[in-house]
Amino acid sequence: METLALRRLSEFAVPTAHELSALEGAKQARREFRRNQIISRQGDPVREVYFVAEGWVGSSLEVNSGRKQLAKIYMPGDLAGLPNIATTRATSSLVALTNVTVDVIPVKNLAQLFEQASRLGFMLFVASQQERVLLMDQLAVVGQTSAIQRVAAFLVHVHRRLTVLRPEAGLVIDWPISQQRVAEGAGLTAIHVNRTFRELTRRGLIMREGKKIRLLDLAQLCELAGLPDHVFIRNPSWLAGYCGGV
Amino acid sequence: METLALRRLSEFAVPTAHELSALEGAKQARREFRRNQIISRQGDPVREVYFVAEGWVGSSLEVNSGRKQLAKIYMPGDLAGLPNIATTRATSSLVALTNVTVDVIPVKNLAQLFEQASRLGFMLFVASQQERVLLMDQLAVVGQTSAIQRVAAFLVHVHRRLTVLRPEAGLVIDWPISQQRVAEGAGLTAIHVNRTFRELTRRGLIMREGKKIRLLDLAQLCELAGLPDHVFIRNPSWLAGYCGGV
DNA sequence: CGGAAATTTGAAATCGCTCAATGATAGTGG
DNA sequence: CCACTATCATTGAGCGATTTCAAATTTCCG
Repeated sequence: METLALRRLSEFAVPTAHELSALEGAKQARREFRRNQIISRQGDPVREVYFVAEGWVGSSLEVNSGRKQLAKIYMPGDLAGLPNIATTRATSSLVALTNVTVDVIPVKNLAQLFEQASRLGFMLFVASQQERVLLMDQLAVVGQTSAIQRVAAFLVHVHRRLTVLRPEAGLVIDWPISQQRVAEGAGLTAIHVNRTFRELTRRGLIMREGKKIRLLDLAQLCELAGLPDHVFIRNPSWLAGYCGGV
Repeated sequence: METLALRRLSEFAVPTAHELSALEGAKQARREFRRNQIISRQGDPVREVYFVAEGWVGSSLEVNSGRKQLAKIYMPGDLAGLPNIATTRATSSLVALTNVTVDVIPVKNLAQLFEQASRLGFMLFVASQQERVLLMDQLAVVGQTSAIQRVAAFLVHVHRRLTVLRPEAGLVIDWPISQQRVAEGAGLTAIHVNRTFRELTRRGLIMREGKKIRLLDLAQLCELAGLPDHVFIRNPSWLAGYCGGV
């Protein structure tokens, strides 16, 4: 669904035709990955980033104890692997959480993108600040809350992201994420995630239906998660005044 | 020490005179804060970011349980509060960890900065990716490691940051951070941080000397922390080809 | 249908938290 | 200069949330 990706892209400000074509021009090749395949590996030299066209991509860091932290779920329209460009070797691995399609963007095209469409560059800059906000939120959840709050926050977060892509999605989430991966995201063990899911079910907050999860009481889940529901800026006045690239 | 700030700024690529003056032009006013004063508050509308000229600034998120997460320590040369520009209301508070001096940069000047010195804009973009890397590291530490590893990681992190500012700093760190704040950063309680400091001391890894901490065995601390020592890019080839703003 | 991956369950151990109190240090005002 | 106060550091005892280990069961995929 190319349309999903576009919907995400326009979240902050609608890109112009010129900006879209600059983005298209930066793409080098389309690549497909099967669920659980590694797209790029922690420690490898960084040459490219990936525009997610379809599917979910996870960003995962391994610490020397061998345990992994899932730091981010990239969805259609996201630019995956951007943080890696800051270091000589990739700080995180990218893994396909579902079957995915990505467009490869070489790092050097990225710099050109900033020249050719500098307003788009500034939009990417702001989007990166958005990502920092989400990371800080996740850090606060993992660092300061209980297991049940962390799992609730994980569910609420994914639901909110999906709602941006498909406002009509509703309360039933297609859930391709194993409990092991939820554990990696929430800083828990898979076993405890399992017990926590059951507790959420027992409390009547969620219902699991095969590979879907139904959120039975979103308000209470949000309350439990304690995540502020940020209002990301849209068409800010200081961007309107920005005259580059159009 | 204005020089400290400049050293941090030049870490990634040396700014031109034009870029420096554009940055100066973006600054609106200088402000001073005493230790523990709030510079800007979570939930308030966002109008400005802060260039740290001197001292340490903490970025802190409060979750609804009332507990706080210290997400970042800004040091001289850092742009504090940048993530807040992505949302209508500040997602985190900025607090003076020491007495600090900051230069206020209104958000709208920031967009102008991208126009006037677009190479500098791209440098800020890459610096933001660096911040994402550091945040993901912290998340991995908090999510996946034990208390002693987290505190070791905190120490190693601060030491590395200081070494960028003053390569000659050595192994004795001026330590203005209370154990309560370390706890907020590491996702622990202050009491447990205290016990963990004592354990690190017992193992001969650190020594506390009043308001300083001496790292007795940096290699073993790093090993314990398990944090990869990233090599951040310097003067990347794809920036050299970047022709904007000079 | 077979085998691997994911989920579920139980029992025991442990790491870090809570509660409660004491001691040290630094800043403030008289 | 000293008393006063607030903040920060330290210590002990007991508890509880989460982990670990071990194993059974279910689901998924070829």
